Amino acid sequence: MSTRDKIMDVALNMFSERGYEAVSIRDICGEVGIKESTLYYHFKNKKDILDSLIEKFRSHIDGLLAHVDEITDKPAQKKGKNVDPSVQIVDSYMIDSYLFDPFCNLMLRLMMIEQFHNEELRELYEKTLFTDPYEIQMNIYKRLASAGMMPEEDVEWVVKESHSYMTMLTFKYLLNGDLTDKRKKAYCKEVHEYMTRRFKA
Amino acid sequence: MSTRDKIMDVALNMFSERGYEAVSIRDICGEVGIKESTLYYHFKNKKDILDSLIEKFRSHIDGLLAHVDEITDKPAQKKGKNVDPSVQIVDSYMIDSYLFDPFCNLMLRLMMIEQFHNEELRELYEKTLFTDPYEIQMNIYKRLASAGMMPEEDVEWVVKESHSYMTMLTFKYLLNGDLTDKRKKAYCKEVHEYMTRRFKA
Amino acid sequence: MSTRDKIMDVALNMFSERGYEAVSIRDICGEVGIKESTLYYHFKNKKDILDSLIEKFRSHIDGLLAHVDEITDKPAQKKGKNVDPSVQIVDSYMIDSYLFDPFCNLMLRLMMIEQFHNEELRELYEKTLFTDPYEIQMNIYKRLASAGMMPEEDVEWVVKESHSYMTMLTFKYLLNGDLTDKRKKAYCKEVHEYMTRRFKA
Amino acid sequence: MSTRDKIMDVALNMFSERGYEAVSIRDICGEVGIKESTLYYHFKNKKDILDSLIEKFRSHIDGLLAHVDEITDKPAQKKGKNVDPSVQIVDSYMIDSYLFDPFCNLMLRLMMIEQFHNEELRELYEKTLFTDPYEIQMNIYKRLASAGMMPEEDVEWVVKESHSYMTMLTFKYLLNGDLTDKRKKAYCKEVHEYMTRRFKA
DNA sequence: GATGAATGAGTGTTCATTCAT
DNA sequence: GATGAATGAACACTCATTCAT
Repeated sequence: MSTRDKIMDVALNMFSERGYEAVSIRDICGEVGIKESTLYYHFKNKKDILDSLIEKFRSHIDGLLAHVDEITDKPAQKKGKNVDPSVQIVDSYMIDSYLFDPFCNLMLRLMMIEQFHNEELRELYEKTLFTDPYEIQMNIYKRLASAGMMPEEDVEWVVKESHSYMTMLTFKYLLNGDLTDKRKKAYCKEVHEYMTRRFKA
Repeated sequence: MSTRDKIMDVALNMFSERGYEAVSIRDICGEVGIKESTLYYHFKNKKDILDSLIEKFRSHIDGLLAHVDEITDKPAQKKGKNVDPSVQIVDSYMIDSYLFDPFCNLMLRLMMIEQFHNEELRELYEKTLFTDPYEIQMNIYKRLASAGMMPEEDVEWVVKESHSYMTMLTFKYLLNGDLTDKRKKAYCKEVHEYMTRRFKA
Repeated sequence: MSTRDKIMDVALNMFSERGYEAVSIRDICGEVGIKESTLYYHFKNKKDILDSLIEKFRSHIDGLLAHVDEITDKPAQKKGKNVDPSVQIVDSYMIDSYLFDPFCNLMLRLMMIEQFHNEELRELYEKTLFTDPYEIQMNIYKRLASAGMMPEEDVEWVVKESHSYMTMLTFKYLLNGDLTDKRKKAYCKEVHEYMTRRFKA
Repeated sequence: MSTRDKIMDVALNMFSERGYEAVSIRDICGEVGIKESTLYYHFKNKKDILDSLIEKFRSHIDGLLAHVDEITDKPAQKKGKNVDPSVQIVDSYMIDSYLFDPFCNLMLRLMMIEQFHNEELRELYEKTLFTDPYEIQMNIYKRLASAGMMPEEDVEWVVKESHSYMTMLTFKYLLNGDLTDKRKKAYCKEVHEYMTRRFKA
């Protein structure tokens, strides 16, 4: 791991816990094991670390979204009496590569903290936690409807409900305190309960 | 408004936007219009301001909860074909006196920011945003069920769904960027839509 | 004890331990149990407390010196084979009313600390620890010599030796750490040993 | 002279005159000619400056004591009718390298000021001004006695008297006001008078 | 006699940053 | 790639003091 990557890693860990301003260059360098002056070889200034993290996150989620589109673009299929599994596939993919992914999770926390006074991060926060997930779900369920697997008029509320449920669980378990295994399991359990109840009907 | 109150007011506004650490005593005093030394006549130190805010919030929500209990304790009644209105009464009370209340809303933002490195605030955050609202809703719907107004076995999921819906909307509209009238209205609209849909059935 | 006296008492205790500058008005008032503003009813400013202490000390030692002169002025007398006891009388008087006296002892400590940057206190320090005691002893022994109780030419060195001995013991035991009973006793023991040895010859 | 050394030098001069607490970081930096922030590159905090001075003093006097031991360990010799000169050698060495040495003299003053509220410095003060000098003298005179140059039973009182005399002179001339040439000369004169009188007999 | 409220100057210390090496 | 040395601005906080009540 390069020094630059180490700095970004340590910085994100600290920013996401204490907030950008409350973390000092000293703190970061102390943890990385370099002198403060060295950091300025790798980054223009403190803001540059944050910007690099944001940039990394943007391209990361762009990759995720592209991958999700790929899955979702395939036409829906009824397999026996089971509903098309793309819902679960996408959901579990988003959980593993997004909500549970250390980098993404810490970025979400950072955005949660900074959004109140940083419009750029506020927009990213709104997009990644509310707009995009809603749209993803909507695409999937619309496809299911157009494949005749559910009534067109149910789509809106099904999506709204499932999205609100997932969102609440995300805040409750994944963006609350440390991301421990215990919290991850509790999250998975509630998601599973919700899914079984919904698809039983 | 006493100097002490002005300090707390200004401090909360700043803390809830930029985080406790990122706000300086100078910032607060500049806004209040006093010298830094004067602040130390009213508060032992910076932490003391935060503690006083937390204390004020605790007693504030204690009052709210007591009031909600009072409303909820009355037996449920069917009025004509309408569902018992205590749901709406409590909901609108919580919205006005809690989510829309400037002091509470800012405290929620502060807790959202600080919870990642302050266990005391994390617990308060979890309690006030997840545990307490869930419990309040549960009490109401249980009462409705025991009054024969809904099947006992529906209670859990009705509560879970409505709670998750309200929680998501709170994060999406009330704890995201500034609390503008626009966001308040958007929040109200979505709450209303959800309610009509739910109680139409 | 009046508030003014309490302030002086507390101030001296603190000044003599930590030095004038290192003690704050807050420290003194905290210990006395008054508000800082109250202190300014009793003293013009911080310096005024120190000046009052010095003034009190000056008149205190003026009284001591007058009393010693009174004793010393009486003509020396041979009583049997014993040497005139005025030496011991004066010595023990000086020990009780000066070196062991809480007020004087603390003032000596204060002067010891402040003399390096306060010429007024430096002069008082030199006078009360070196000049005056030497002179007192000299007066006594001269009187003894003129009464034929010791050779005139021995006086100078007897005084020099006894004075240096007493001075060293004062610094070693009475102006070193807290003035505990243990240190007082060690001081008395060494004084006594010195005296017996000297007057045995 | 490195910046670090300059800081220690200036700090000692100021500490020994006004006491540790009464000297500000600003005072020191102003005199050294650096910004306050620069000082913190060289020292962890204010206390660290004091600790470094104490450490330097400790190793300094360790060197002195080792050197004195070296001289004292050689067997005493009668040279013609003169007394063994090791007394004078050691005395003059101690005067030059300890009492008159600017660093040591200022450290003694600092210890004199701080001993009343700093137990570490109190112990060092007692050791360097009372215990060690007494022991050094005792070693020398014991050696003289065992070389038959003075009666064994005289040793204790000879040492006590000479030590008390030297100590008193140290406080009177070398630890009183500025260490001027005038005071140094007065000190030397009185030491010389004492020595001639003592070794004449 | 005593206090509540305020202040300007000063305290020790940390901040992000620069630059020659 | 990395560091030693430096800096001006800011940090939380304390200082002695004032003054109306």
